[in-house]
Amino acid sequence: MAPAQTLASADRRIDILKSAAAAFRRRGYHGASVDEIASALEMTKGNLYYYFRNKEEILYACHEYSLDVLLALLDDVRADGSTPDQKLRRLILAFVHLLLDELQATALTIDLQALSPPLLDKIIARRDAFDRGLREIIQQGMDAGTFAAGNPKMVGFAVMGAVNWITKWYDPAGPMTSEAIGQAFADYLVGGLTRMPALPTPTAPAAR
Amino acid sequence: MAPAQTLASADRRIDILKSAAAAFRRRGYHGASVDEIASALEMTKGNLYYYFRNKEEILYACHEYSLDVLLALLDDVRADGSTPDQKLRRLILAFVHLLLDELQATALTIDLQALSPPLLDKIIARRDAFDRGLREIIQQGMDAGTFAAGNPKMVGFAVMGAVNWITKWYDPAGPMTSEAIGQAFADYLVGGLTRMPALPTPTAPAAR
DNA sequence: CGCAGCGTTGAACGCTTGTTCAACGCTGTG
DNA sequence: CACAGCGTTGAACAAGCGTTCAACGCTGCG
Repeated sequence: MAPAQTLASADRRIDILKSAAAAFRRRGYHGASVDEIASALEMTKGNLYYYFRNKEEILYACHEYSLDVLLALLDDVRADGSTPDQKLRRLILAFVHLLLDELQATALTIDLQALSPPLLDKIIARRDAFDRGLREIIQQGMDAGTFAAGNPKMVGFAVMGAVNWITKWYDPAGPMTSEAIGQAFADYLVGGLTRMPALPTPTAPAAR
Repeated sequence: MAPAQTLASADRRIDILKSAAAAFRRRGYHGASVDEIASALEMTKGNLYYYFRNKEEILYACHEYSLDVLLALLDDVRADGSTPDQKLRRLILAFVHLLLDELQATALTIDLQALSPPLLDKIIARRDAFDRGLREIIQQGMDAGTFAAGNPKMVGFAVMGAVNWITKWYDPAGPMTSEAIGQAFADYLVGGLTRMPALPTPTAPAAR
């Protein structure tokens, strides 16, 4: 009986979100047409309005879905008892993996500002929560001396930028797997690029 | 006599590009209307077509202009005789400055893919040239042992992502000046975040 | 079999937006 | 003063797109 059944309504909604996310990434919110989103699923555009009130709601649901996934990840990482650098590394690895393999390479990249204020505010609040969580980890690393001193807000923005930007150049058919990209980014963003020139270690390093 | 003269044609074109760049950044290429671009300059949209053949050409000119500026910067940095880490630092500082203070915070961020193939290819070729130049500097630093070994392509993408992403959160009225942002980014992206745990400096050159 | 309702269709509408174009004012020149 | 031409206007057009809606088929239930 189960196989005879067509896709359940909830699944269908997710299909639509995936198709929409891919279309929004390629063409932008305004550039992607409702018809384009529907055609990719071999349904008519009128049918989309059975599942969503309008195009804006689809965009909103895309962001909501991405944030569900990312905030769950953040909670996970926060809860594990490891050191800040391990947390940050794990966060970056998982973020890249989710972004490329689960979220159609479109998490926070698509035109937020296309949303009208009431919806926009809700998304921004959650995105800020993610940013704060990221900064907190960075701050802890700086406090512990594991990370070089600096402005955790700027570092957080830099990390988010580096990772989100992947969606602009990532090619699934390219030479780098999402796994390899994650490793390379974690190495650079956590481990640092410049080798400290025999830095006179500040007395008793808490690190290690 | 000179002041009586209205703006010369070439200046007017640049005004249009600035207005368009700002509009494209806020709403995206498809989201920004030609009328919106014109109104900001207190001209009618019909008038825009005296200066540009169509909307696409405006987008193209925006990218062309940004690339002119950035490639000139790259040449400059390449030519100075400093070490790779100094070059990278200078490149990031100047990039941030140009991006925020000169280019309406919209260099490579606006929908490239909205361009049709012939124009698109020309832009991509130049953008790739910039990427290659950046990677070359990074590679030199790795060869020299100044930078930790790694994949220069990935590091280059990470740097570009971090910097270009600034346009998504930058607020001219915010607490951080473009100068301060540049410094913070250069510190992190060049200097590295994690303190090397008393790494045994490999005495010898490139190796490893 | 008949009924109900979910999921779907496809045509139609109305609005927005990119683009065109004939006409106009202004300025400097002969 | 007449003329030429650059820069500008504003109305008009055509196409695309988001959205609506009445009608239809199918499936499972009574």
